Amino acid sequence: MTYRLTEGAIERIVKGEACEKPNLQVISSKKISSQGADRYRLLLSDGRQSYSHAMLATQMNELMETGEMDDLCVVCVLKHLCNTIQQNRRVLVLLEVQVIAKGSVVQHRLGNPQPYKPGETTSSVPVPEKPEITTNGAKASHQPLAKPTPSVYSKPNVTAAAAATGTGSSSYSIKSSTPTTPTGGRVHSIASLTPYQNRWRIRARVTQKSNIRTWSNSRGEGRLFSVNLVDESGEIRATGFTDAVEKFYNLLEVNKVFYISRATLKTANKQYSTVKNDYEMTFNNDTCIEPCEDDADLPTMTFNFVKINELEKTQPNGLVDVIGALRQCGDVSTVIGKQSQREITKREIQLVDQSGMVVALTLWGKDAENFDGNGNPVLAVKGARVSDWGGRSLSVLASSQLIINPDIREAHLLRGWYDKEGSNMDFTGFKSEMGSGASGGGTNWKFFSQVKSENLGQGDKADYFTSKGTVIFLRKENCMYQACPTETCNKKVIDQGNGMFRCEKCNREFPDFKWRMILSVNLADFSDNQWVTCFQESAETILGKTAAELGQLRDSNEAAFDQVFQDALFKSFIIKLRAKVETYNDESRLKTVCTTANPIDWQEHGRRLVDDINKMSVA
DNA sequence: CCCCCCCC
Repeated sequence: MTYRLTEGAIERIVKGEACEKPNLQVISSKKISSQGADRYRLLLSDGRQSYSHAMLATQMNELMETGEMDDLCVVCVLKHLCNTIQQNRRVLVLLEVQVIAKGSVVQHRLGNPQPYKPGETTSSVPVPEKPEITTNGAKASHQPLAKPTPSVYSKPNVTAAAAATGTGSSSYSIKSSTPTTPTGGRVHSIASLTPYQNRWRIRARVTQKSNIRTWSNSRGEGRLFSVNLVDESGEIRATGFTDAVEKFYNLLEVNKVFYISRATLKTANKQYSTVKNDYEMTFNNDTCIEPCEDDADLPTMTFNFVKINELEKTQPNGLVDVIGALRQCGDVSTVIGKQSQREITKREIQLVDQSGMVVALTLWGKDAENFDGNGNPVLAVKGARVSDWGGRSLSVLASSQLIINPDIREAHLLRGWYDKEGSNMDFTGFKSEMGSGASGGGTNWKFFSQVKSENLGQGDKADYFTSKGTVIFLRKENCMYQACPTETCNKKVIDQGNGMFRCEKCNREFPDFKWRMILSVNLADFSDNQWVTCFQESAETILGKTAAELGQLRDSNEAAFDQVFQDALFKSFIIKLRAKVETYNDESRLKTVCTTANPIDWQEHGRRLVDDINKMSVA
């Protein structure tokens, strides 16, 4: 059996000429992972020429994964597109293919294909390890102009429209025609943008603009900001880095409308935004942004609200848009940030909606201080962070948009509902799962065997649980250190040898220090044992001595110091633990930290055991 | 190229 390839197809496609359903051979493929998404780069042949700047659209990945498409297979390319990436490099994307013959059947390279060298770029651009199309984060899950219709978008100028007519959000289908602007250029809809388009221009309203932030990490440092852009077809998030901050930050005013062209498109990471678009825009050196005065027809704001009872289905740590009536407003309090060690103000409030459920929402900083809950306002939050604390709870981030009593349909409905019946209703809260920490009363008891069997600490978030443990081993080496005497700073100091101790964090020298403890303890119960790290207070409880006393003994009486550790052995405690996998130098290990250690109240412990036994008995 | 957003 012979297989016919469409000789010359590669050259025609790359030159942008028509080429209907060519037959090509996949000589080899390479899996490339980018941003968690797999893509396949292909070396294609038409029998005469081969081409390595080729990708399989991700919706076709299954063909590779099932082995349907294998090396040396012959495919008929039903749909393809070809894009210029950077200067002259053309990337061929196979959008739809049909396998004509599997490579395992074909078994050899057809013809004698020579690498195709486009005339314009003969100065052989080196083939990159990773084609640029993936550094764009390109994810060819859609053909250009064929994105699915978004389910619901707020009506253009939803504020006025909803209030005046009482009509609600309505579905918008994406216009495939592209209107022409007075200045002549075609205007594309936001929903039609993909990384595969070279030339486009949108007309969009800025609905949200971040502050300028700086970042610094191993990949570099710089400044950035982002905006949300909206037109009648949809929305997209755009980010400007360093140079683009200077160029565009002041220009892009919230609520104003702009023509934007020649920005980079890449796959959006949904984890960080509720903007309803598979792609995200990055302003680059080429990007052109011009103000547009005629803006009447563009929407002002879009939400994709999740009902409170649906929060359970959302991913913890993700972002959501929510709207609810204020049920309860807590007072402002302060907490010390674990990382920053800075004092932060917070306020916890409760939101309810027609679903009959209540959820806690935490406000921070100025949002917390300035919040006024009088009259039980309706609150809409775009981009609230979901936490699994207490089943589900929410947090307003700096990047979130909090709108009190927004003039939109959902808010008016909530207002009417709350005043009529919501204010007198009982609401259901989220049930904190038995495994995931607990705000809702009950202690989350675990045996040490369950740390492994239930993979505690293996998730994105730490697991909090309580155990009864008996000390079976203590590491007394390096269990204490000389720390900065400043109250809030516990950083290790450097002995200057002249009676002074230097704290790098405070950038100061002190004539004294305080003792701090980091004690590794192996605790056991009937089921297993567990190494845990105890800091100051819990270490002092377990050893029955203060850090200061112990530091004194360490330097004056080694035998007495050792005896403290001997005496602590085989004592039992009720300990609260926080388990989380942490990665150092590419090595992940479970870190289990004791947050509090308490001596056992044997009466209470006995009662609990009796309860547990009773629960085991079969009726 | 960010994506940290705090506490129980």
